[in-house]
Amino acid sequence: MAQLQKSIDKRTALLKATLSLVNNGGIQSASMAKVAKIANVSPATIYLFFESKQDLVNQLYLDVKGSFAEAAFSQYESDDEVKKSFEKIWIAMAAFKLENKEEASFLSQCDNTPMIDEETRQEGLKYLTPLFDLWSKGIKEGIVKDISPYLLYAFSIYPMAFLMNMDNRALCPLGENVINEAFQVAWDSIRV
Amino acid sequence: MAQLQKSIDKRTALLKATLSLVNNGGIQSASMAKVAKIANVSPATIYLFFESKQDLVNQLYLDVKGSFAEAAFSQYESDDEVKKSFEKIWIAMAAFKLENKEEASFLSQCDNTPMIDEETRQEGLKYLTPLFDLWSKGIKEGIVKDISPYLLYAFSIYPMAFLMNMDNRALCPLGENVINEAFQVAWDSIRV
DNA sequence: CAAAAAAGAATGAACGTTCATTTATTTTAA
DNA sequence: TTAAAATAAATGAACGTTCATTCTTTTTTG
Repeated sequence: MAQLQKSIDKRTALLKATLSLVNNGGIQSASMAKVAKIANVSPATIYLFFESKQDLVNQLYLDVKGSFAEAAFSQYESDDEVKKSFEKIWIAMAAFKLENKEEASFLSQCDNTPMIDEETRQEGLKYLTPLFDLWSKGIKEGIVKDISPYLLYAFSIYPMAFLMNMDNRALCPLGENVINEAFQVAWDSIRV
Repeated sequence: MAQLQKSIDKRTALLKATLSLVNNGGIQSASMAKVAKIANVSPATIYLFFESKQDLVNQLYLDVKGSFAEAAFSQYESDDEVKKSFEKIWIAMAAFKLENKEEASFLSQCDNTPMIDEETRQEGLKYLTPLFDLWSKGIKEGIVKDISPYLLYAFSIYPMAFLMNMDNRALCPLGENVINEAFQVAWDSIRV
């Protein structure tokens, strides 16, 4: 039982080490040797938990995407209006990204590089189903533009990645007011 | 003279080889040996043109960003209305990305990974000055939202990267109608 | 024929991964 | 309950490759 916990801790430490290394120098700087050293473990031990470096990165992706989605939809209540629901989700996503900068930056690296398997990527997309359903509902009600969900995502959610990037580089600090402005822009882009 | 041309050709071949490799497997799969082989050149020859791999990637970034900007602003005429100018630029950007998929995908990898020097990144940003100036003008005229240019960029330009990514993966093919829908969304997001 | 350009071979370092052992824990037997 | 046996967990060293870069030699050119 304590043994199981120790295993979980070790896996967590390995994922955390990988996250940090990828963020600070890209996938190329996250070598198995460095990951092991940071997690205080032998390189060989990594292979007790992950079958390859690719598997390690894939699992990290699903892990992070999972906790992102959990945060995003934690406040979701199905009897809210569509706009209110969207606002709750959007703000929760922004909050997660601001509070978990490493996770956020890792996810945007994953979205734009070949570092994640296409299969794993698809798996990660499923986490966002509630949002797609909400948009469907909004379209039926005539308050969301009747266009592809990819367009809706591209213009209302994806921009967060850019803003977080600018925030990290201190080029556009994201205070509460900017976040609210940004939400307004997001909503204006998809509302009919 | 023919000598100079041969040098230029070789440099171009090296940049092109790097572009292709980075796109097909990320920066980690663009080794100097592979780049040399594809460009039909010895590894050592690369160092006659670029002082390091980092320099090679930086120069490629500026090169590609430069031709992107050139395409983006080629139709720009300063006596158009703000909305018309924005539309011309937006459509030209989209066209460039659709016609030069490798270049487009490379640029979005660069924007979200630490593979480019911060200094070089800043340099690349300068290419977009005409767009920032246009937004300034639009804000003064009261037809563009009076918010940070980073927000304007995030919601009206940055989404293209996502759409191109979806197009490349055949998840959301970008025909002319989708492009026009997308422009409408972009404009709705930033117009007052 | 001299000088510049390019080539290929060679460099040590670092890569992902595996291996033979050692260390720690659990089970068995007395 | 304890000592021995068996199993599981974890290790550091080492594998063959590949890395970015440099060095020496050959080829090309004016």
